[in-house]
Amino acid sequence: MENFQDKISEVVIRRLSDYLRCLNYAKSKGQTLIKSSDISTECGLKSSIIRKDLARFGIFGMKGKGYNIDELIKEIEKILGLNKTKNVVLIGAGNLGTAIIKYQGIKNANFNFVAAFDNNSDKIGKMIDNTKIYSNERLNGFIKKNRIEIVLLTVPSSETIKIVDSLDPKFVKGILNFTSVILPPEKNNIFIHNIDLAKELEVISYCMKKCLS
Amino acid sequence: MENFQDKISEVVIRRLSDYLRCLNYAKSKGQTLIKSSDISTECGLKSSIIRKDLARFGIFGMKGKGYNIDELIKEIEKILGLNKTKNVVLIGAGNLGTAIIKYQGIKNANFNFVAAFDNNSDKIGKMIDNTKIYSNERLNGFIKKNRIEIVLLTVPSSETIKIVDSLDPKFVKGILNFTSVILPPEKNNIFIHNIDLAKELEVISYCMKKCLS
DNA sequence: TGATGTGAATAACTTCACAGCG
DNA sequence: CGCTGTGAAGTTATTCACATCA
Repeated sequence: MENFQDKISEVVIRRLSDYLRCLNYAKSKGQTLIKSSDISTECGLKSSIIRKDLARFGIFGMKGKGYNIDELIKEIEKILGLNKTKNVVLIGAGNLGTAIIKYQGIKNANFNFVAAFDNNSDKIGKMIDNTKIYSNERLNGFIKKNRIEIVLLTVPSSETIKIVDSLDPKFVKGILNFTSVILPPEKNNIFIHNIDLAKELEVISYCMKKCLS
Repeated sequence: MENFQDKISEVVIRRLSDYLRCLNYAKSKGQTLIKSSDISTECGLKSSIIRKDLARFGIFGMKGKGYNIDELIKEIEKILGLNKTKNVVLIGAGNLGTAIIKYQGIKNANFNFVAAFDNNSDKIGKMIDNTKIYSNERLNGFIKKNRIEIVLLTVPSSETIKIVDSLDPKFVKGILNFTSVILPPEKNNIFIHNIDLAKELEVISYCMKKCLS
C-alpha cells in the first residue's frame, strides 16, 4: 500500500488533514459511516476529489454506503504519521509560543513539546503546561541529545535568520516559522513552512474586497 | 488598472503577501531597486512567476534594472487593501487570542483590533494592549454599531459553530477561524479561512517523512 | 438504488525560452 | 549587456460523467 504514496502534493496532504477533522467531528456525534458528499460539504470541496484523494492511498469505501469512519481515521492518521508521538521543541516562549504549546489541537495530533527555549532570563526554568523553558544556549545540545527533528520558531523577527542558521541540519529536518520573515521552503536540507498570521488577514481581506466589488 | 484584477486566485494573493515581506526587508537594508530573481530566491519561487504576477496587476519593472522597491510596496499594499486601516474584532481572549492581538506583524499590516470578546467574567473589562475585552453578549451589538467586517475566532472548538451561526452576515464578511473545527470556505455569504496550527505540523511532518524515505 | 471509482475532458497553474528594450 | 515581459509548452489539479457493484 505504501507505493501509492509517490508524488503526493502538499495540497492533498492539507486536504487529508481537513478530512481528519471532519471525520473526528462526525465520530464524536456517533456516526460510523460517512459519504464523500458529507465530507465535501463540510470542507467545501467536490466529492469526487475526496474519493480520488483517498483512492490514491489505497483507501476505498463501500459502494452505495460510504466509508467506515474508524477505518478512515486510522488510515489517514497513518499517512500523516500521527500514529506515533513526535517530539518537537519551541524557540521563543513569548505570547505566541506559549499559546501554541497550550493549543489543544496540537496535543491531539500527537505532537509533544519536550522543551521551550528563550533568551529572557525571567522565563528560564519556568514551565508552560508541562514544557520547561531553557536558555537558548542549550538549544543545540538539547536537539542533538534528544534527536529533535521539528522546531517551531516564535522568536522576534530580528532573530529569525540567526537562529535558523544555527540549527544543525544533521538533526533538524523541519521548521515551522511563525515569524514575519519569509524563509525559502528549504534551506540546508531543512523543510521550512512559514505561517504568517498577517498574510491570512491580508488574504481574507482581499477576498472580501473582490467579492464586494 | 483595476480591470487587471479579475480572476485572481488565492495563491497569487498569498505570493503578493510574500513579496511584500521580502520587499520590506530589502528596503530596511537600504535597497531601492530589486530584481525578480532576488525575490525569487528569497521566496523559493521562479523569477518568471513573480514577473507574471506583477504584470497581471499592471506593475512593470525596468528592463535591465529591476523594480523600484518603494513603488512596488505601494502597489502591492494597494492591491491587498493595506493602505487603509481595517477594524477587526477578536472572539475568545484566551492564550491564542491574546498572542494574536500582540502579534506585531498584524499591526504592521494595518489591521486594528478594536475589541475582544470573551465569556469569562474575570477577563471582561481587562485590556490586551490597547484592546478592551467585552462580554460575548455585546458582540453583535458592537459589530452592528461599528460596522465590523472581519472577525477572528479563537474560542474553544466546542463554541465555534454556535458563534459562527450567530454572526450577522449583514455586517460580517470574513472570519479567520483558528479553532480546530473545519468550516466551509463560505457560509451565509461570509468568507471563512481556517487556520489550523495542527495541520501545519502535520504537513511538515509528512513532507519530512516523504523526503527521508 | 445509492453510493463509489475512475478515465476522459477541462481548467488552472507554472516553467521555458527568448524577443525586446533601456 | 542584463534584465523584463510574455507567448507557447508543459505540468498538475480538478471536475465531469458514468460504469460498476453491494
